[in-house]
Amino acid sequence: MIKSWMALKMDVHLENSPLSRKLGVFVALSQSEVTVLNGLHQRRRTFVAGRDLVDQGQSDQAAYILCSGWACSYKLLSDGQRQVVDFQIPGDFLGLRSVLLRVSDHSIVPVTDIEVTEVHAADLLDAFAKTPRLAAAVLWAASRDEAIVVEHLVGVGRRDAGERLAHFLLELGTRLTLVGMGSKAGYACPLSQYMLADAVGLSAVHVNRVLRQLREKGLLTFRDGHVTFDNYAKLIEFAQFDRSYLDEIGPLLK
Amino acid sequence: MIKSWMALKMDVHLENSPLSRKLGVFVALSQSEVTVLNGLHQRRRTFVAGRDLVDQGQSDQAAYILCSGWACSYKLLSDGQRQVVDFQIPGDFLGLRSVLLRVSDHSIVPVTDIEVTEVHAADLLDAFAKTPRLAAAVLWAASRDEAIVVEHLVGVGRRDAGERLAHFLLELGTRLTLVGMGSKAGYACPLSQYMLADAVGLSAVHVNRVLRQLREKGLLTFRDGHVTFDNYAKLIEFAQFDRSYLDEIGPLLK
DNA sequence: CGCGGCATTGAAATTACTCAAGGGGAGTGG
DNA sequence: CCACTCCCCTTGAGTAATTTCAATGCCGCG
Repeated sequence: MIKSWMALKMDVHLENSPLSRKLGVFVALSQSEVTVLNGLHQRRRTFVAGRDLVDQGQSDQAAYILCSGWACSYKLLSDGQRQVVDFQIPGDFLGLRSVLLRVSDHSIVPVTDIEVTEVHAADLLDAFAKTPRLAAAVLWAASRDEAIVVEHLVGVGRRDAGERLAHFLLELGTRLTLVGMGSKAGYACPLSQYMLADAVGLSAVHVNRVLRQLREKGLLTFRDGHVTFDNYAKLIEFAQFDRSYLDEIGPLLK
Repeated sequence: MIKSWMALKMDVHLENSPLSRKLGVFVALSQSEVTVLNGLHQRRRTFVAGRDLVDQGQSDQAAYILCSGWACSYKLLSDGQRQVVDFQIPGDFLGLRSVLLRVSDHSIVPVTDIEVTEVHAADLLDAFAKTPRLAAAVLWAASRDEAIVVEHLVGVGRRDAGERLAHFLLELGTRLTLVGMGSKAGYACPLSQYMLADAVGLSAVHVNRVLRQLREKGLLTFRDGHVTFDNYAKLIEFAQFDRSYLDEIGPLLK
């Protein structure tokens, strides 16, 4: 009897959508909560690489959960410079902040072709009313995203070019590993050196030089759409990488 | 009859705590919600300037609402460098992310002596269950905080020293004006040039030089604990300051 | 074949940092 | 009251990091 119930529960978890998998990390979700959650984002959409999904200043936007591919959140300055705020990988929210603040403070562009599921603001708010624990879970997810941005700020503000690039690529590797798309050996990375430059706040030329230095030091290789960690332990020490801000330490709400 | 009810409602709003004032911006709070909210943070505490409230890595921490004074959230690197993530002014949350992620990814130190009210994680989660709209409101507040960090990242990553400092001081001015502590003329600012340097990712020496340039250009004066906007319009243009990410455009949830 | 995007490298220019020194004010102890 | 210290602000000079400008090669694609 107990066994079959557990099997049922397992099944629920096995057929997890990217969203319930993400939120389940923070809050142990009941079956009914998973059902509400899955009802949230039925509509599946695809977008092609390079064409903006959301533009800075746009309002009344939906949020998305990224199912496959990479996306990029960035802000443009009026003189044409760009700062990449973060890259999103499968399982991440896209544009959650835009929905909550009603006006998007940033733009989002798919780095590769992507698949997403759409979440409407009204549905999300309804779901909060039905199952408050969901709200807590979303708040957790948002906090973790914020922790990533904060660590990014630290890198851009206080790490030199080498440490900064190494740290950034290590972080991406760790996040990808959590969703099964990377390992301590490396990962497939669709970013150009230009995008990388706009993320770490350096010029593309300098990124190129620093990547060469990292390669010559035997730390990592960035080439042909692939990041290879040539010496993971040494790299972590070099970049002073502490992954604790990325750790998903299990449900706080049982 | 109606009149007296409205007077009562007004009273409730007049005796707003910093927390209900903050959250009321995002969600129209009913009287009962305000009551729940005020029950959340009864305990008032004070801390002296310079002694850390929360340390990086610490767990099981309470969150706070800042009632008076300035605080500073920062991260330390192992080589002793510091990056200030943000300064908090009255009405801001302190350490909300620390509570949600259970382990603090940053430290918090009072810049001046401060008064706060304490919010315990468990109480906050209880309150979410009672009044889900509160959860939405807290999520909004967190999103706005994140928008501030994102804009900070843009400044550190892509603005030169002058624009960066100008933008940063303008942002603080706008936030202070929203809580009645500043104007287009300027504001009282308890920050040292060292703290400012750790916020904008420059050396203190360079901050000093750049502040002089801003003064000599007739844009702003930073002196004796006071920021004076010598030419607000010109300064905004110089810094390419767009305040929309700070705007509190009224309740989304009616 | 020509074109555009990306990667690579050199050289010069700029920005920001480090080191060093000195001044002023607030607090403290003699 | 004075000497002393500490913290913060200020300035100069030399150095290091990073950018800009410029040129070249590679590759995929129409």
